[in-house]
Amino acid sequence: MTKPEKRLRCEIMKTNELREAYLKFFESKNCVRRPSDVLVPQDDPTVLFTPAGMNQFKNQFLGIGQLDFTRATTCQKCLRTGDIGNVGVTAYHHTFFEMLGNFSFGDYFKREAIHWAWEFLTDSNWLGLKPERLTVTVYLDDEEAAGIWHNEIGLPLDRITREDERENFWPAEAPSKGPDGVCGPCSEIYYHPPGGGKEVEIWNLVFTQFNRVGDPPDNLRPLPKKNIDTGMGLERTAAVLQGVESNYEIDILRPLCENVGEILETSYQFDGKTGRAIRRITDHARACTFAIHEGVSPGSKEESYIIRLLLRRAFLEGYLLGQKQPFVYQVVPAIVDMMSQPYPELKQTLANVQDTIRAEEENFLGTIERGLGKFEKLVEVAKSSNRKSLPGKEVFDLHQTDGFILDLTFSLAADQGLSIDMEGFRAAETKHKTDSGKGISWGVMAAGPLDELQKSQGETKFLAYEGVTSEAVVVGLIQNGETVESVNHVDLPVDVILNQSPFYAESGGQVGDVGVIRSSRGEIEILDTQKHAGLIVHRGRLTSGEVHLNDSVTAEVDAVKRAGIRRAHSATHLLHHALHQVLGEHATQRGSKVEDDHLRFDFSHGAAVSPDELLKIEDIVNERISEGVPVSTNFMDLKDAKKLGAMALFGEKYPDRVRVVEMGDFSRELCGGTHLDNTGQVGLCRIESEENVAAGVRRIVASTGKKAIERIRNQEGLLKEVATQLKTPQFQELPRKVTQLQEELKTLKQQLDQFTKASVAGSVDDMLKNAEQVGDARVICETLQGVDRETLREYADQLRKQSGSVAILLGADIDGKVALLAAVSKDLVKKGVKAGDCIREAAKVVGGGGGGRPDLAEAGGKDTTKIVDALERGKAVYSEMIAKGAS
RNA sequence: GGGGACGUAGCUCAAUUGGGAGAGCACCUGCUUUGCAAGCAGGGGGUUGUCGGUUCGAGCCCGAUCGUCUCCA
Repeated sequence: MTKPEKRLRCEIMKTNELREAYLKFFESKNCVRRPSDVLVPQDDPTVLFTPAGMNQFKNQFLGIGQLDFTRATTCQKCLRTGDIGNVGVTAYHHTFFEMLGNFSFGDYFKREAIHWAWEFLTDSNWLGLKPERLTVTVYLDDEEAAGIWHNEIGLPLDRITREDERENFWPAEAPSKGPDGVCGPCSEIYYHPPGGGKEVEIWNLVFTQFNRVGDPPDNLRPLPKKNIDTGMGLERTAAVLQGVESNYEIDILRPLCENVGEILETSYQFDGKTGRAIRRITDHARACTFAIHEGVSPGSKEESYIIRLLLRRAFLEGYLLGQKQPFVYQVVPAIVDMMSQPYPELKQTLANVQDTIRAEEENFLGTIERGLGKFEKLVEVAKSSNRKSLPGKEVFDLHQTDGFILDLTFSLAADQGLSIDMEGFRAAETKHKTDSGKGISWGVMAAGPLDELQKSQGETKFLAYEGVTSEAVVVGLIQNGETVESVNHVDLPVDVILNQSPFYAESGGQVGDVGVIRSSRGEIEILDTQKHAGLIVHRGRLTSGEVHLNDSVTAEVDAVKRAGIRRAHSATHLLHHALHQVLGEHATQRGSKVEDDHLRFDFSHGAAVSPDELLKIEDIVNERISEGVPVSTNFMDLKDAKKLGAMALFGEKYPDRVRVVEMGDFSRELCGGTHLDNTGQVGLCRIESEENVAAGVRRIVASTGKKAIERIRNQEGLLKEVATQLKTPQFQELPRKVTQLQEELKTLKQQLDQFTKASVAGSVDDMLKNAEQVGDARVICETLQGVDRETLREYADQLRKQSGSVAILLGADIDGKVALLAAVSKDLVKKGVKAGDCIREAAKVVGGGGGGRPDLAEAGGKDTTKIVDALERGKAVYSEMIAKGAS
């Protein structure tokens, strides 16, 4: 048993020392020290970010999955945004924080959990906190916990408080409100600082001992194996040990606040005017650094959106303090420096994290600028109508369509001496929330039929590396979310679980296999394969006969598609290698999708990949293919693989034993996918496109093997078709031919235009001569042949130019429909002669409608035989209007 | 997953009720001038993202689709 050297009382424990001491202490209690889980859990659809230390052990708490150990201790990176409004305001709120935890899976229980917590907190070899500064809470009727605290620890009764299910149950209010599943009472430990400051909760011990089934009463059933889940806030406890009032004053956060202060050219004071803003920036920047390190870029979906929000809020705090340029990215080096002792890997992505943050800041500045125009219009309207506040509906509109965060609008409006109609804003917000759909509610920890199967049958034996077919036994059938004994309805979807399977379940970007499962009496077509807690789930539909539980079957993967997937997957590794060669080491994988001879690869890179670079990348990939180097796979310890320099993804969780895929001496990656034996089998790899997917992330789409060839053929086919149509059999002549045709077309259009004008000019004189004199004005009503609407306008223009006071109405038959156009010279318009009024009357005659401006109007109709009548009617209207205007 | 907005010249944007597709900047030519955003005159540049519908007529209205931005979960 190892203990840290006894510290002198006056020495203050550093945060890094606290983290280490905690893990060491629980190692001394035979807990296995596990690394922090990733911040963005891959296999947990119920959360966007890891919210607590126990998250990575959910399955163990449910009794699913094999265990190498029954006691564990961790320091877990966590991210929560529920209380984001309090960040920087209160002493203890963060979005990103670390949680120290110790866990028991059916091993030790309340007695040990309580005793050890007390020992760690008060023993002078560990934290050495004064016992009289600590109080605890327990759940109302948890006599067991209260007894241990009072009788065994010796805590006086007046320092043990009983709290209800809202405070001291996990999940909160679970007994009465649910959800169903694993739950239990908890006991919290509070520290009371000297000097009478507010007490702070530093440790929560959760005793998960029940399974909730339905509503009360009698809905809490004891679990056969009881668990312990405890969480101690690292930053809070460090603040206690360091005797400071706020988490933001501890040794790993205070320097960051000061750094932010320097960047904003103001000095950071805890109680200063800018203190709150700086703490927020510090917190959000820290959260974003970790998340982006793991590959989450700011975006508009899910966790990406949360990161965008955090980043924008951080930036906005600075913006409102007068910092109008990107600055949050400048905080990153100090953050990485502060956090690199426990998380040295942060250094490797520093540059990329900075680039990504900077890009997002610039992006947001653009958004602000765009919205500013709209905002100014709102201000103008409000001021001109003598209002003191901006309408809430409009402000919300600015928020939801232009990303103008309320704080920003608020501050800008205040500069103009305006407030915001908050009632209207809230109303619009509520409406938007209902419009965009109700939230999905999911159980925190409830086991489904798959989990039951996993418990009773264990994991599916995985045979995908060995081949594409195997004998197997049906151990589970699930239809409509329930286990069934057999399936016999052809075409209905069904999930099949086998004792062993050659099907590869979707993972690591590689799609699930498709194929068929056959028994002597039925057949199921498998359309997709997924993984669930060690089970391989074959998702398909019954195509014939029936299939029963315990049937012997042959599982057969579609070998042609599998071969295409192997080509695409090996090509993905070649592409990764080529990207490093051409763009640099920073161009690391951020995600991928590997399908049948088709692949999508996302990677870090700040700018668009130039066409030249793309060619180089494609060349390198195909060189490696033509070299035909062997591909080998080996299992080894994660530590050894990392020593060998195998490429791993940040934000990806790896088991202790990993599979390493090597190609020649140039590529070595941690990968569980199915690969070729030799790179030459890829055949051919063609890059199809390169695009931007998120800030700092580019995507390359490529095809391999048969699809690469298909694609080339298709494009060639298109070229041939175009060449035939253009009568230019030589492909290289095509661009010239197209240019030539375009110019010809342009010249012809211009010529036609000139001819039209000339011919119009020629007939205008005649039309003027035929004009009818009405008072001082002339009225011209004529039918034209073989003209279009454009030409009608040309006539009207020329007639108006060459005549003084004139009212014109022209009619023509265009494509079997009537087209009418009326025009009136300006002086007549002033006298009340309106083209629009005339044409509406005329249009009625030909069974149509129309309108326009007083000086020019257009109309149409259907009855071409009545054009002359329409013109007559128009002439009458004109005459009437002119007469009225003259009087 | 869902809601909202936008898409017009190389760029930034305008176009009243559905009625002639425009401005500024940039570009080209000519003249003037040769010192810090030069001036003047002239000119080129458009399938209004794409497809369909309504209408005599659609940049504008309706539907679909693609793309961009944005909000909610």
